[in-house]
Amino acid sequence: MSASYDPRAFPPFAVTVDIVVLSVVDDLAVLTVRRGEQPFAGRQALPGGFVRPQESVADAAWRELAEETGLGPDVLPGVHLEQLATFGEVDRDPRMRVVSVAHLAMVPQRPLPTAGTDAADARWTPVADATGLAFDHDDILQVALERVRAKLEYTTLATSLIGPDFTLGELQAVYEAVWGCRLQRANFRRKVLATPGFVQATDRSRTGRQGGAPATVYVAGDGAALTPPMMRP
Amino acid sequence: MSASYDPRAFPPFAVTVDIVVLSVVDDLAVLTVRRGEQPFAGRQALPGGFVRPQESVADAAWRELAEETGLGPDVLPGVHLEQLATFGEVDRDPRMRVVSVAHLAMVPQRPLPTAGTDAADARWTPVADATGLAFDHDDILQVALERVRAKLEYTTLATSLIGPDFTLGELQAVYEAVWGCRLQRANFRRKVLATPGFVQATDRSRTGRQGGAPATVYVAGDGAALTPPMMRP
DNA sequence: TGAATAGTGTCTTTGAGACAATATGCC
DNA sequence: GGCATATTGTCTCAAAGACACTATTCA
Repeated sequence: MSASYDPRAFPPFAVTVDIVVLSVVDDLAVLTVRRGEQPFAGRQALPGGFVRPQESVADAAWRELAEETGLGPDVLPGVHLEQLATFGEVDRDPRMRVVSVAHLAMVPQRPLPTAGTDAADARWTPVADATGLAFDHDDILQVALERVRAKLEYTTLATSLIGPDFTLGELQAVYEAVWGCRLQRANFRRKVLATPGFVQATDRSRTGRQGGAPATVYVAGDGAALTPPMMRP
Repeated sequence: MSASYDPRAFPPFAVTVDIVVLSVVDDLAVLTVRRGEQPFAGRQALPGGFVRPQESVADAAWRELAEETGLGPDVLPGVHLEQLATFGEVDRDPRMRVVSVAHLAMVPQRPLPTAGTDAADARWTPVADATGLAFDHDDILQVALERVRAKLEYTTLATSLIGPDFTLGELQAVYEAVWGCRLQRANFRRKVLATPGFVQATDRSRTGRQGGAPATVYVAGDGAALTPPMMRP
């Protein structure tokens, strides 16, 4: 630490949180909001906001997630939210010095934008189309995508992108949407079912959109790790 | 983003970088500095300091690393430095609101503390003894240790903890020091040598401290990934 | 000579990749 | 019936785990 510690000696940094909220229905999609003011007015941006003086960075991320997604307190506790990385380039915001702590959230469904709330101008953008975002949010999104792709390899977090219940075919579709490649059914099933705590079978079955045999319905298990990992092809 | 963006509307956050500098000679050790002032005067702490207004967070980490380790510009470019996580609890510093971006550095040797510089009161502490650090630095260290243990599984970064050249026995000792367990020699050799770009053999050999056959000397290769990973037992 | 280390070989087991075969549903 | 999906089985191959054996150096 420096010898001087007078708060006034240090010009103010603003600290913000930005959140990459991901979900899968058909494609992998990210929640974006339309900016109404300069700079980058009219452009899409990641949801985020300032950390308040009496609020931890983690609390700020949860608050912004609740405000921007419109998710209620019933489903929020089951949402996965983790810190991603901090972006601290000097000129990343043209107005002042802003350091942003980026977060990654994985939600099990796509909540509908709710009129009259902050989420009113939020929308889901397929990640393939999410370019030209405001500030350095393109960079943040790329870091988030690499993180989630890697995490599906060694954790059971794919279950947090769908749900609350799902078939193994739907779970495989999540992997294929995130990784952008096809997987072999039989090997995927073998790996998932052999991993303790990944999924838990129910006594229900379900038939998909285009027919086919009814598939067993599963819910997420209580396991978190996937050892050995399931590697991307 | 909030509707108001007046810098004066936001109480000042201080932004710091703290660095977990790790190295291995016999044990895994972390560089700590003794605090001379309140709070936590006399306690050991991680090296760190304020991010300057015209300096990116990454630049601040490199500057602090250079100042605190005394490493010269000849070896610094070869040092591994990466962002670890950001610690933003409200009361982590009793004096004012400080958000710290923690970093992880892996240096190939233990540079000697240099009198007359910031590094004068720096010292290497075996990680097993590094408890009771100032602020939330115990937590930061634990996150760093888990990160480096995981990274040895799927990257070739172990070579950045020794060097510039080494035998396979010494490389194995790095893994054993970081993971805290013994590995089987034959299997370790097979994995390292089968991984493209992990190590590169030289035409030299070297004999260890307690005799034994002379071992081939290697240098780090140009590969970064280790696929499939080498799993901890 | 004995202890310690380096290097090589091999047997076994685990798990992933690829693919086939059968069953069950919707249209 | 035709198509799509689910479920199970099997063969093969790559890689890790465990362990044995030999060679070389220092004390």
